[in-house]
Amino acid sequence: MALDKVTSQHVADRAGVSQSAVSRVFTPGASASAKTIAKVKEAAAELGYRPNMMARAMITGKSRIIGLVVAYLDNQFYPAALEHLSNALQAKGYHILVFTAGNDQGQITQVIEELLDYQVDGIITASVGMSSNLTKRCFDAGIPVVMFNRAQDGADVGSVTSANVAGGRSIAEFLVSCGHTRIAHISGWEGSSTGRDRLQGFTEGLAGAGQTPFAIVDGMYDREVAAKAARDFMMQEVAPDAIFVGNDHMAFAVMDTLRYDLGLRIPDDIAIVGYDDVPLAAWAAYNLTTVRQPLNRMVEATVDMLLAQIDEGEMAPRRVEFSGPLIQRGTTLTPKGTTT
Amino acid sequence: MALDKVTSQHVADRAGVSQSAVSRVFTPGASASAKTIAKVKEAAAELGYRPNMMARAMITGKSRIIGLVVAYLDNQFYPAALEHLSNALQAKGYHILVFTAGNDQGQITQVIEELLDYQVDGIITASVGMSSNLTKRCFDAGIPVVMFNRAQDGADVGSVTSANVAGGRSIAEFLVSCGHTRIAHISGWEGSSTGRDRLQGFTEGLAGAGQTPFAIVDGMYDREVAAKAARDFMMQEVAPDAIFVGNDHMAFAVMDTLRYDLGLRIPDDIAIVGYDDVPLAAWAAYNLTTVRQPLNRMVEATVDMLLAQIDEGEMAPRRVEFSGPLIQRGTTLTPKGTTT
DNA sequence: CAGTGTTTTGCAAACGTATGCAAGAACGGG
DNA sequence: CCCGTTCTTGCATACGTTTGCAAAACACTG
Repeated sequence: MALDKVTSQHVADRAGVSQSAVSRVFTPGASASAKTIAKVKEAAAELGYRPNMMARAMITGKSRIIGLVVAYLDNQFYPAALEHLSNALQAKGYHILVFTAGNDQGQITQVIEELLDYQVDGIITASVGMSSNLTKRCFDAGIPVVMFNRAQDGADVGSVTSANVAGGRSIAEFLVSCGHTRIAHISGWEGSSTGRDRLQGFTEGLAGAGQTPFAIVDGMYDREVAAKAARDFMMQEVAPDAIFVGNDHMAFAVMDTLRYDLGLRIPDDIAIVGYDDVPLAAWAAYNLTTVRQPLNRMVEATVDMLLAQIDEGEMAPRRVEFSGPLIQRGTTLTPKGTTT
Repeated sequence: MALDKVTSQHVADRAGVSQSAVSRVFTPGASASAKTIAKVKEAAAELGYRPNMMARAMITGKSRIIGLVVAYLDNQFYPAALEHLSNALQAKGYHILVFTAGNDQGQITQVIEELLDYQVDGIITASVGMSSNLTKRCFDAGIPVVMFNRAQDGADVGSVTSANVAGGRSIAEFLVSCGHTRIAHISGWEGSSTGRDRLQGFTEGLAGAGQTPFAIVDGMYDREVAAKAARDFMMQEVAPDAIFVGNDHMAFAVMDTLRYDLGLRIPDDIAIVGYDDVPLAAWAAYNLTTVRQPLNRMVEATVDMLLAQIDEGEMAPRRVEFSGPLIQRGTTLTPKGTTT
């Protein structure tokens, strides 16, 4: 209980200047003479003064806090995104207030309300969808929203994703070129644009090669659901010879089931392709062929878009997409006509 | 740009009461007649009013924000902890402001300063150490700190960990009981209490069985470092027959190296034990024997301790430890004299 | 040195809420 | 019906900043 609260007034008294002078010294872009700056800085250092963000936030209306709404963190992609986002924003003087919410709209609404209470300067949603009436509320409140790794159809809200349709298509084409003829898909949750787009690209790609999907099941981005789907596939009389799994997280569960439950060899008995290229996909135990989502660029774009809307009031929501390469690893065969 | 800012004054006008009445309706534990409560609530609903946390924070001095300082999120243990912490705190009306910082004291100091700017009500550090002069600063500012999964020796700061010494010891005893005689240890970073305690328990446990460690190398909690250590072990003329790896995160890298780099079989050629029991440890690809850190109880204790200090001003820092069981899976042999 | 233009500075009014204080309303008991 | 007690309510102030405004200080130029 030493120095309970040291305010700009205290610093002002000690430095022999007015409180406003102190404020100006700590406000970037305000004018103060070299002499007062020196005096104030010295006094501030002696007293251990630091401007109170709350008070500053109240008057300026800017809290330098970004709300991040995230559903689950067990898919390695999201912690990685969180870490990068936090670092990028921290570098710009912003910080992340975390809200966890399941995917049902009730919880999300609740969470957004709380976010508005905190006067956040902007909102990033990762892996959760938003009803358009919710985006409208934020828009009305003048708070920019950027959806990370998900997009919304009719809504005017910014979004950053990878080129999921193209990715799904390239996976289909790749598997066909490997000689597969019975290609199944355990898709991402159909309630997510990401899952739908990958699925769409996948079927388009197969169609282009004169094939149709062997089977399609919604994996709900859930390990258990995906594993069960894989098991069901293989129990059928005629089983698929390749599975495109809607993200790496599910693909790992599928691989475990196929290998250790059913005793199958990958890729000899069946090929597996994932999506995301999370770090784990490169580990030797999985060594998963997958489409990379360019995390760095996606994070960068998200931050840029959000800050542009905050700083320059640019309220036209944009939708950006990055294409990512297919990373060929050990869970797929080598395409025909290729020499390695 | 519809309703830019709706304040308690607006609600007051519409409800025909004073601003203070509105405030009291929204302040738990304040007195207001049923009639005004009704009027105010109705007016508030119509206008979409919600109290401004910033203004509230400034006057009460409580922001209902908890700062979380975390080093890296690639070890699955920490995202899991973050998620649980966030949920637990959210349930109590608090929220988490995330700060990422490496493990060097300069960065940490910087980050704590920023935390103080935000008037956080409390601080949780996960996987980072704090110099005692830093804890003193927080103490002086009246801000409680709880260290999660790490402890500090002489400092008066609360901490929640698992019983790492006991855990290390039980691993040593277990490996001895399996018949191993050349037990090596790739330890957690020696700069962390967690790493040191596990190491200490491990050597004590071996000593109790009349053994000494085959070798000890600091793995720095880093996959590459751990993998290299494992390779070095196996290159020696006489190699260990079991390795206790300081956490699961490193253990996975070690397993990959042993299996896919060196072609060894686990546990036949060499046994592996980890620490943490992250979800990934239970996946079939690794199926890792490990000591469980009871995440739920640790999170609960952390939140309780922090809120006790915040609400009741209880400033006596406590240090709590939870013991966790050794989870026997497929990377170790069956102990002698045991029938399965 | 007067006159003009440019900085620097202090004053005071915000920002949106909580709360001590005193006055007013409601209420209950005799 | 009156008085004492408890509940409600409005007024005004405080929280720690930023910022418009006007006065003061300073810097140049001719």
